[in-house]
Amino acid sequence: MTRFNPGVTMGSQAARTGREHADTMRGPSPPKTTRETPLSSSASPSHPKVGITEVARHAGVSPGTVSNVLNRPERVAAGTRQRVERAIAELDYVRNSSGSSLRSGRSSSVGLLVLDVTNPFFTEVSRGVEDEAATQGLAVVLLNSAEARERQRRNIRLLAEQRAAGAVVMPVDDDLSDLLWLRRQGTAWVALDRGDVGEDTGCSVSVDNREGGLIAGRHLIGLGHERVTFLSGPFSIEQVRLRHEGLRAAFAEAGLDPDTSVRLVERGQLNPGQGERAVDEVLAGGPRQRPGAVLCANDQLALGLMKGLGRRGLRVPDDISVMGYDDVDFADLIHPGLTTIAQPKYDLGRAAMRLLNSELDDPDHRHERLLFTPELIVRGSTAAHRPA
Amino acid sequence: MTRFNPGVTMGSQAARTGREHADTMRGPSPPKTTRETPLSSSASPSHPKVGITEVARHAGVSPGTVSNVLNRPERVAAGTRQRVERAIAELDYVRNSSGSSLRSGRSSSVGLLVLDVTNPFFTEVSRGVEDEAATQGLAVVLLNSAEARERQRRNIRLLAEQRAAGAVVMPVDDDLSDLLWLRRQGTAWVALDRGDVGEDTGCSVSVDNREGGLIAGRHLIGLGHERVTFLSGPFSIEQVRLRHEGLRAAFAEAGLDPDTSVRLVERGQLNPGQGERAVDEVLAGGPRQRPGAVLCANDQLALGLMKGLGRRGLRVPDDISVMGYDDVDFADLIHPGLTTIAQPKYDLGRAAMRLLNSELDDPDHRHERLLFTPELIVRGSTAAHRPA
DNA sequence: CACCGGGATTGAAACGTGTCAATGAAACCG
DNA sequence: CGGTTTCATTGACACGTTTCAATCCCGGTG
Repeated sequence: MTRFNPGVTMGSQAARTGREHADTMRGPSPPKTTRETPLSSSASPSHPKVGITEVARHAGVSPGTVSNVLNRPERVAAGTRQRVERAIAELDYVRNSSGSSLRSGRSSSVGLLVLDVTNPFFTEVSRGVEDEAATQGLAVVLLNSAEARERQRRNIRLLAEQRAAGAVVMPVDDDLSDLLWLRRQGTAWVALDRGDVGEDTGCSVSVDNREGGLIAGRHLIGLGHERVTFLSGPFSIEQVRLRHEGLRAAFAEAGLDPDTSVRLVERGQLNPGQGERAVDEVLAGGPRQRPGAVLCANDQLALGLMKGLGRRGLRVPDDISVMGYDDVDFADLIHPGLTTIAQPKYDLGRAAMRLLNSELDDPDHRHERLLFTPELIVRGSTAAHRPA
Repeated sequence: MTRFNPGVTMGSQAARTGREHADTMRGPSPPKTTRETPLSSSASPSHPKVGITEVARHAGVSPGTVSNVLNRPERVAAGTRQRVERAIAELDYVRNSSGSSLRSGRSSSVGLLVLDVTNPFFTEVSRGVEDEAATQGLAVVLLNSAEARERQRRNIRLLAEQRAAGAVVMPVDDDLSDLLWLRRQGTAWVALDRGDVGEDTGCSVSVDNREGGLIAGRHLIGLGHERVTFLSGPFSIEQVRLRHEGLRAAFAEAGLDPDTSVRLVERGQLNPGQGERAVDEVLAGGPRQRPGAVLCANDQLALGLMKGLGRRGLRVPDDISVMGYDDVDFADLIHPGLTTIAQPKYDLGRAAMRLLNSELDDPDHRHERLLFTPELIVRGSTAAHRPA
């Protein structure tokens, strides 16, 4: 394990990040390091083109039989099957999925179209989807919309071009027209965490977001808070709307006027940076007006907000209570632990994929709507209201 | 926005998560909700099969011309091009990438084979890769190895079957044989954060991990710590080994004996859970033996460790200093802020993809090795040593 | 011995695209 | 005006697979 001459050859135009790391690169380019055989694979030349036909020849059977061994092994006699399998191994044959899906009209991979890969919530969901897809031998390709309509559109296009078997989708907003187009193209999908797709549109799996807002509200009211702020993401996202609605419902239920009790602060995205920047608006109006508690649309927002509050010298939960939503991993790892609303993330993904499978296999499939129930997780970030 | 009858039909065998959420589902299945047209696309029947030939007919040209419009628009006269483009729009033609890559022998998507989607470090890297790939009109499919050799193998297989144009890869361990096989199959790749791939093997982009360990060590030594623990991930991962090595080198440099100054605690994975569970071992030997500072192989580990220390009633940095590695988003968001070693994540991904592009386009490409330099970020989690 | 049935295997025809040599048309030159 | 070059377009074929009707083989039955 020797140290080698660092061959840095990229100009600093490489940097396009938000944060600046451009200067972390080593100085100007030293001459390129070593030379190298062009590209021809070095070790074993590995038979350049082995197709199903080459395998067939080598095993003394017809291409059709090889195809059967690959796809319906039960239909081929044990003897020939073994012969073919040996040929496959010897030639190191690897199936060409382009040919396969060209002929069959559909590929064997499903898309997972996610709102934001950065959010740990989605990574958990994706585990569920992958596990269930593996069951059916389907490959999952993860596509990232980055909360941007245009990127979602590009990804949907990609799925159509690839003739994906299906997709699990978290739509960026209420406009489902691109998704409807995708379905007309013959690619089925299941909506995740978006309960408002009509049942004539497709299956959906979601968690009862209104209920989540409701139990969050009850928790805060139980602690004596009568003045809370909802730190919201974009209202174009259904989940956000419903959580807000549930929160207000909790106050109504307690005989308090939602309009005066819950204030709304809306941000454009659901990430920590937005949460941190929201702190001014949340605290606006001075200590007298300051809310006793903040329910965030998202753990990510909550995390950022807590950071911002710390900067301001405010202590959670002593000076102000903070709640998140999602119960991502780190909610339990920060200090104080984040009180939040848990969603069955893994099961969510798994259920969605299962529904998709049913739609793909079952010829007389009926669209379904699955609704999970959220759960309150109390940790250290919320405490009883202490009147100033 | 009406509320609907929740149609939960999954058995509780759905639950296979670590944490239990099985009981968060609504009670037993009520009868399925509404009925639904079978599957035939409802609204516009959308011409069932439009291919390049159908477009050609509609535009009064030959299929070859349509193909040219799609792939080398400059070679076709403006007039006909417009005619074809209109036909494409009118017929709502969408290209079939199976046919395309079957014919051309190579698909136009690249794989991004990641160690662990859960780790925010990788999600940042992936942004860089995606942005650079978009430049060349390449689609990125994200594949997750979950730090498991077998999953990596499956994913590599998948890339080969799909005749991916290339891949950006973070190998799970030192055994590169599967990757060499992939290259023999004709799929090029660039290794990310793994500097030890021979130059006859492929390009690599990495951050100087030994240097990172070194500056981390200097920082701690500068604070007066002479007894530190390295909370390590699996030593099969090169980055981990080098960071450890660098840390020891810092002590040697300061005239201290690394063997007595730095203790090693090794864990099987690089996630917060492992960090939290490592707390016993880190503190082993009682307060007298307790290290003044811990350098973690990873921010994730550090996060978990801090959590565990908190449980134990120890305060960071008063009782013990903690350092991470990576500078992921949350390092700046938790309290106290995590002192850590920053890597140019976005640029890393971008550089890797750029190298891959060069290998794909440039016929006489020479493998290259890019080495970025890490940077110390001091936050609140480290403080001067206070002798007990 | 002729016939039948059924399982195993074959052969050829698609699937939608990219490529390339060949063709046609138009522009240019002397 | 004939000859040559350039440019735009064409047609047909190949890519690797799946599918399905047709064929073959073999043992059992009347």
